[in-house]
Amino acid sequence: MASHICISHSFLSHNHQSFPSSSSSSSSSFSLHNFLFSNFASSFKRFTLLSKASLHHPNTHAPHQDAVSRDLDTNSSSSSKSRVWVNPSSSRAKHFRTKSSTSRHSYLTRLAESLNSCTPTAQHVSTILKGLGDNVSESDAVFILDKMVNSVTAPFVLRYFLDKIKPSGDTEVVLFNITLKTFRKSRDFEGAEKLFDEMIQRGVKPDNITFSTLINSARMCSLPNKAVEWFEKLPSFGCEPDAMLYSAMVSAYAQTNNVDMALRLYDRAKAERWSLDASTFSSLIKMHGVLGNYDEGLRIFQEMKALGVKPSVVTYNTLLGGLFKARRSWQAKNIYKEMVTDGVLPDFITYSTLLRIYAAAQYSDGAFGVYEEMKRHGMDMSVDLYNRLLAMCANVGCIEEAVEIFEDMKSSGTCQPNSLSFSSLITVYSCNGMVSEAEGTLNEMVQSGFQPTIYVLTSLVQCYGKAKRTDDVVKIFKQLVDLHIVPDVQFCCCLLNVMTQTPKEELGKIIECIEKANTQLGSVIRYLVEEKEDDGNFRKEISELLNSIDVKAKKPLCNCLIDLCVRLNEPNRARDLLELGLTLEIYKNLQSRSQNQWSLHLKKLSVGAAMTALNVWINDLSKALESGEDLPPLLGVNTGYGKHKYVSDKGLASVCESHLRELNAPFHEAPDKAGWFLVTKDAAKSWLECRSSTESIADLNFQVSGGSTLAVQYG
DNA sequence: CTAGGGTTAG
Repeated sequence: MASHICISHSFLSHNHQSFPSSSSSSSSSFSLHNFLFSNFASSFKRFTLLSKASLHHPNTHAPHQDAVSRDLDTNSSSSSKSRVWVNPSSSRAKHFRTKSSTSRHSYLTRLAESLNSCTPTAQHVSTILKGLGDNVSESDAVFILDKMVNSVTAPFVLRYFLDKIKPSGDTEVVLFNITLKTFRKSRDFEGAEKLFDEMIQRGVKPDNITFSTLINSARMCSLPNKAVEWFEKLPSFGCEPDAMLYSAMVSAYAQTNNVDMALRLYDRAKAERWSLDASTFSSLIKMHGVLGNYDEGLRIFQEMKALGVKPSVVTYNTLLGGLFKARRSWQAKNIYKEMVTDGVLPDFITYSTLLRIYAAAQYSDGAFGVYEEMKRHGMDMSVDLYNRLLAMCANVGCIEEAVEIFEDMKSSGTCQPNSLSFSSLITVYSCNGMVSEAEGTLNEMVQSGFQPTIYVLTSLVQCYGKAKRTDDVVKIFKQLVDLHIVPDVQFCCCLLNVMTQTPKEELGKIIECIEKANTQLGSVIRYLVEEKEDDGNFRKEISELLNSIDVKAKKPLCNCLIDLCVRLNEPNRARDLLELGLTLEIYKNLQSRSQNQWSLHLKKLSVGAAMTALNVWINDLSKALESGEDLPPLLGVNTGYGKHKYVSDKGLASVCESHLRELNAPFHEAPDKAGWFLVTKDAAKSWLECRSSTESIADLNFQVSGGSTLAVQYG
């Protein structure tokens, strides 16, 4: 066997002298190959430098280019030196072959890079491409076009090649298709459509790849309707959609939330046994999630696994995103577990979505766990994620954790606390009556260039109220006025809340603030404090007030007003307000009755409102019993088990428990259902009968005069 | 490594 590979010495020794063209006389096709590449390799450095220089000095472009062309023109270089023969099957030969082909790719890549950054004119493009010589091979054209990212220049390159190669119809469509890809890369869908027109004008027949590229371009440009439009045009060009196109279209229809079409194509794909990939399934899952049908998405997920398609990280992230949207936090952990079991590596989106879910659900352990996991993986937290953690801390009452997270944020190097971050930390301190810490953070906030917001001032009112520093509460109100901030209902609620903790002789100071903040509310408060008889105006004014405010503020206000009534020892007014709240549907479904159990639902009520509702319920039970109605086997009170320190120091559950004990009510905390207090029919009966004979109405005031914070719920 | 796929959170 005479076949040997010819390697030029100049290549081996990095000698810049070229190898003689006569080497083509070698019987091995490899020899020419390597010869060409070794030449390319030796001229790389110079070429790069020159082409870079020409970018900066467009006027000197031509002469430089001449030098480049000369260097690259393999036929013109012809000074002989020495050669080495290498056995083609030897490892050494492989080494050179690889190196040579790498070199050629590098050369073509550099050409493409020059084209990507050159002035987009036919002239500049042809000057650069002259280096390829006159006989441009189809594969070189394909390679270069494929490396193009500049969709403005790419059509010039395409036209150059079409002109040089004079390709057949088959080759033409390939070159057009590759050029189309550059428009996808630069997200220029209009440009892609224009190139399609040019294609038609030249009489080139588009194929499935053409349409696939166009359709995916449209999708990537967030123009799913365009994708649909082009899909529908497909038959008029004599094309028949295939698996790849259907797959893209399932996603496109899913993107437009066209459930019918997406599912129809999906069913078709299943019927035809076309393989769909994880991303197509992800699109379907997302579609259902966006439309609020998480369970439908989950069904697709199960089907996907049954069909043997392995879920990707995106699939899991999509599911988690759906859970976040649907506020179904309790399912998140299982999805995450399955993901880990499945060996799919969580990424930043996985963790940030989990963190958002847990933080929103105030599942602090979960959220902190994810936070630690992110730190362990060296993932940078965003301002938003830090703020969600801090807001959760404020809601749940995690002081040390909040401080630590805030410090982490400052030293993260990637983001700094913003107004929201400071606000949350101030709220954390304020909820716990930590005056000096709250003041210190406020100072830091101002020094960092942030004005106090209404949220911050609301927190500070709460803080000083808790500390019984009434004058400072008034001072904060003045600041609010000075800053030209319009007090909102939440701020007023906070003032009302402070009233429940303020000694009677100082109430006037707060009432003055409330009157200035909201005349209507001020008038209502006068009724309560001055113990005016309700001449019918009280109910009218309060209804007007409740009807005029934002729907999100209704319940907090109602809660505060009831708390104040309780505090002022006016249980009948508290009851009237609760009833009004029920009439206006501010409170809903407080009581429920099923065959087996009658229940009272106190979740999201303030302490005063909850205890008022409890008393009303107990009275209703007595009435039912008196009227001869039979009780169900079980009676229950649901307080919820949220660690909502924001709502109350003790939590509704413990306040409720002590109130029930005070009433000698035989309710017991359910061992298997957190937040539930239950009593059996017989125990309830004997207690209610005994109670009605003593006719004692509990004084609720003990609940709220002890300095505990009553519920103020912010949105 | 030389013609078609990227999708996911706010």
